[in-house]
Amino acid sequence: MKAHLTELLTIAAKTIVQNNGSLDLDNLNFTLERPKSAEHGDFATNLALVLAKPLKQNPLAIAMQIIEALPSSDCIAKTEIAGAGFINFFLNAQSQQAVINEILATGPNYGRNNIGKGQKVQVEFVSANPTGPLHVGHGRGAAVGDCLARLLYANGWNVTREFYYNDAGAQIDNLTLSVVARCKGIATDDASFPENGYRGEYINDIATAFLAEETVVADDMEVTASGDINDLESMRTFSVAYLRHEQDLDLKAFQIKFDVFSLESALYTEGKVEQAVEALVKSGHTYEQEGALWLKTTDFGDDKDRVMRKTDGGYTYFVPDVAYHADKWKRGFVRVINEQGADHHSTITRVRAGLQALDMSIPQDWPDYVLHQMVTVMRGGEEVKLSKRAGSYVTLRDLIEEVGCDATRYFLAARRSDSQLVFDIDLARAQTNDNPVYYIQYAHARICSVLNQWNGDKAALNHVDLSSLNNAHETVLLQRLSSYPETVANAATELAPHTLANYLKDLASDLHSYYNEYKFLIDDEAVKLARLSLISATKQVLKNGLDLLGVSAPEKM
RNA sequence: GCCCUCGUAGCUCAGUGGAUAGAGCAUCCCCCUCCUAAGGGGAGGGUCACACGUUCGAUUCGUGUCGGGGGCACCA
Repeated sequence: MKAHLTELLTIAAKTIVQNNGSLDLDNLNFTLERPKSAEHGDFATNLALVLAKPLKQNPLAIAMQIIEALPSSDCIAKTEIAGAGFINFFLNAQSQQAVINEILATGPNYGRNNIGKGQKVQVEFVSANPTGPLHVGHGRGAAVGDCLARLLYANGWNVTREFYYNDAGAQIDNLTLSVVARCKGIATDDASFPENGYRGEYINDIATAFLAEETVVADDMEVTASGDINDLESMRTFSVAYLRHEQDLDLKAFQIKFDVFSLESALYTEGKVEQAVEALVKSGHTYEQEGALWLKTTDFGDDKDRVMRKTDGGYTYFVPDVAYHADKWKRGFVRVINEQGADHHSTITRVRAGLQALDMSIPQDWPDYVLHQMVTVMRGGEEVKLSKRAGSYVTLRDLIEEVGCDATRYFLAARRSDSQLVFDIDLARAQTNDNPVYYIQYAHARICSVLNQWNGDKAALNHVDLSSLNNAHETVLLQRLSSYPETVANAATELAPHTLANYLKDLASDLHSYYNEYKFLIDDEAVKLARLSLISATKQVLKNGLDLLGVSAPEKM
């Protein structure tokens, strides 16, 4: 429909321009949008406003000429000029109602498209260090990342979800030393406890399990503790496996599944870090200074050069990161989206610089990044800072256990990721209309309830006379339903899952208003079937949208 | 000091180069003999942080100032 109207407008614009001398039409950036208010029709264009300047004419006069020159169309019931020179289009009722049949015919596929053309995209998210349970910040990354993955899939991309473990750095040493200290019975507030050690209760659990020579399984690995306090290597591998197992449980509770888990340690053992370093040296973008090896990241927009290999021979953290991303490129991902906390934003320039230095024909702005800001958790009007298990932060699992998976996912994905987020536990727990999750789910459940009470042939709803659907509530609902595919497409191209959450809230609101104003199970058979058909389509779109958020769509509440 | 990001109603947040800047909560007033009131309708509440610029038009874009957060190590 949008393409159809755009074509009509382009034809009209050409006619007008010919009447007014020559003008470059290709650079004309007019928009055709859905107006905020239903009073302004189904679509509105600013074409006349855009043409005003080059044609040196009053926008209103141009708008009249455009309407004059507009080819006739069966879909358009009315056009009007409004405001400063907008042209509003009102579709005829039949064109508006047609979306119902489209939704009922395509079902779960309504809203999907093939923009991605089956190309490979990787979404890397969570990527927590195996040094503790996942906290609420990881939860935000998990909710946003998983929703992005679902959105990209719905847009025709071939999606891989990946989790990267930094299991090889100094933080793992800290973890190991912390467990050693606990095995020896050193208290966390004792002076001899490692200064940068981890102090959560879970360290105790690891120490106890290690001494008991337990076995832990984490996705692809199985490790049995030696129980020997002096066996640092066993302590390290056991601790990492133990915490990866914990994080697996956290992810399971959040109903998130990854396709690939990558280990930083594997980049070393497989020689990929060395390969990357050699390639960088060969590229000529490195130099030795003061006993260290430097990468000239300033060649690629960084504000200072960065050390690659320290004087002690170890690599700085971004080197394996570059090797990792070079590997992603080799694996054929034309697009990679890294979802991470905003506190890591300084890595973006370095990773991209490193990839450019490798001279592998990687685009300058590859990979994409989606950064999320901090989450603060509130309960009873006060900030919650501590968790028993982790000590210094609120764990994801605590949150899920307290407010449920659906509410947690919704709240963490429903905000722009670059805004700081306040997670109100009381609100997320509320089983009232205050809570947007229940508000949306309730709309779905209400429809299910009506359809069940009707108890007719639901499949037949795809072939009913819809001509009675023309009151204000129905018009608004039809417009909302027909804009769902654009919402899905935009949320993916903008990498902004929260826009989908907002859409669903609006759709639920439209449904509740309608529900309150009209009855569906009425004697007039034709009107009844038409209305049931409309709410049935609404139910489908609510379900499709909630699926993309990873939130359930209950039939009863 | 430099860089990134945010600043919109009392609170939590949407939104946009254009039409009267929206929603929920909170406050106040209405609506169940009726398909789930986990709902609906209405009222009040705004210098879109501030200033200057670009534009026919700026809350949106640019520059600067102020404020919150983050980043600026041979830490990760």
